[in-house]
Amino acid sequence: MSPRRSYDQYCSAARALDTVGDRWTLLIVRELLAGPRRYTDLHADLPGVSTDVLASRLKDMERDGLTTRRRLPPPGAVYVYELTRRGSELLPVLQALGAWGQAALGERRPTDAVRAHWFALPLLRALEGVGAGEGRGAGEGEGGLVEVRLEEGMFHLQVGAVDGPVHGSGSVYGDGPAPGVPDATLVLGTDTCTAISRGESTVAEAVRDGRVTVSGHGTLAKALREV
Amino acid sequence: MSPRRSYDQYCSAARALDTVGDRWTLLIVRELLAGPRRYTDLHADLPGVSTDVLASRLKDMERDGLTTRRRLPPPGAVYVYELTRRGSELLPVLQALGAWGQAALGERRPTDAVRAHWFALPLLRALEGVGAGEGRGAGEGEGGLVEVRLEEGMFHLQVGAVDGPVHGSGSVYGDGPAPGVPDATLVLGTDTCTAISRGESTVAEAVRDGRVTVSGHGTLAKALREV
DNA sequence: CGGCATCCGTGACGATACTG
DNA sequence: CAGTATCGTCACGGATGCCG
Repeated sequence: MSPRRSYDQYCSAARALDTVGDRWTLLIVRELLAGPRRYTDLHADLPGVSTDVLASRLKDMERDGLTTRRRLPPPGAVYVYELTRRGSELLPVLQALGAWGQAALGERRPTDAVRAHWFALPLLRALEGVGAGEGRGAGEGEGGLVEVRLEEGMFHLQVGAVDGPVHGSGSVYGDGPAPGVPDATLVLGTDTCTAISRGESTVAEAVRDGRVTVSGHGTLAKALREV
Repeated sequence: MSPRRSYDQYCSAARALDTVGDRWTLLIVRELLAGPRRYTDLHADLPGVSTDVLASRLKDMERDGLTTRRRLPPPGAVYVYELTRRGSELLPVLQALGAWGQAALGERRPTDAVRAHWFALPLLRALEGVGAGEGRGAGEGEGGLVEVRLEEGMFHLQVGAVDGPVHGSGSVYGDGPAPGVPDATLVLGTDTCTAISRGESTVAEAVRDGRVTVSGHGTLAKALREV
């Protein structure tokens, strides 16, 4: 039962909000865009959500076709939640929200939690803007697997996976090293990552300044070096 | 005060949800994208919202810089609410939500309310896809003022006003006839409008079938006739 | 009459404790 | 580890009243 209260409006935006308009739902999607996760991990990366609300949302989301619950093969037969394709198609919604909220991000408040993979969404947006600079029109830009290394940890992105997630589930980014040989590897500091997230700096600028070190042989790595 | 409960996460999407994640807020934005409106009109077009919640949201939104309250010049000196530029920049969020929710729109339920201008958002999306068919790359498509006539009433669209709203406030569509000579006029039935909103039919198809009649001399009108 | 403020019942939410 | 159970609080929806 999504919001037991539907807006009861014949409008696709209102229908979307009937499904994902509840508190925490879109943030759970943000977490699951990083790949399959366990209940406890979700609870740890969503500080403030109570256990019953998280359980309730996960049930609603499964019922609404956004997620599936799956038992990992033994050993360590635990349950993981992962997005369905339908669920991963919420990426543009989170991108639009992130783009709008970027202007209000400001400084980090002492009460604000941070996770390394929360930078994945803004970085993904920043990197998908790289190929769109010149001609090529509706062009794909340069896609590929990108590994990002921060002090706090690393994560990886699947650039250009807008509606064709690559590795199995609907994940377009994930914690930890890239599952394979990355087409590009980015090394940068938290402050630089923050500046890019806030839109104060572009990736190209940061590469030029040496605040981002690019390695790798993919077309995106080359494009980033050839500012 | 927006959701008195902030997510307290240093993430731009979470920040956006701190501001617009409350119940009804984004639907109020959808209404105000049609131009300045009075309290009573908002209440009439948002069936189900209680008076105090609507008043509270409007205060929060003004406080957060999404809307302004303005007194119309006499006679008829009433207060109207209108979007600030910041508020109108939520259009991409509503577009993304609408695009996603379109798959779940389905048939109209007996409990569903409908308003003619709720078709403006999906039609706007459909029309902005017209120019992107062929080359031209990041091209502007064909913009212009479009008047849409349904049985239930007419409304008008400002196609291509993504981040440059044209007439004064941040409205990108509005009730009633176009405020000026439209570059194109579309006449169509509710069922056709519904089919386009649900993504079952494109505008081009509907024009070809004769379910949409196009008049006007703008580039968009020509593009629609030259399927 | 339009534009809210007040009151009240219900349900959603957040924190903590507890269980298979 | 993965939730369920309990409980206090607050947000929401509906109705009604006030005030210009």
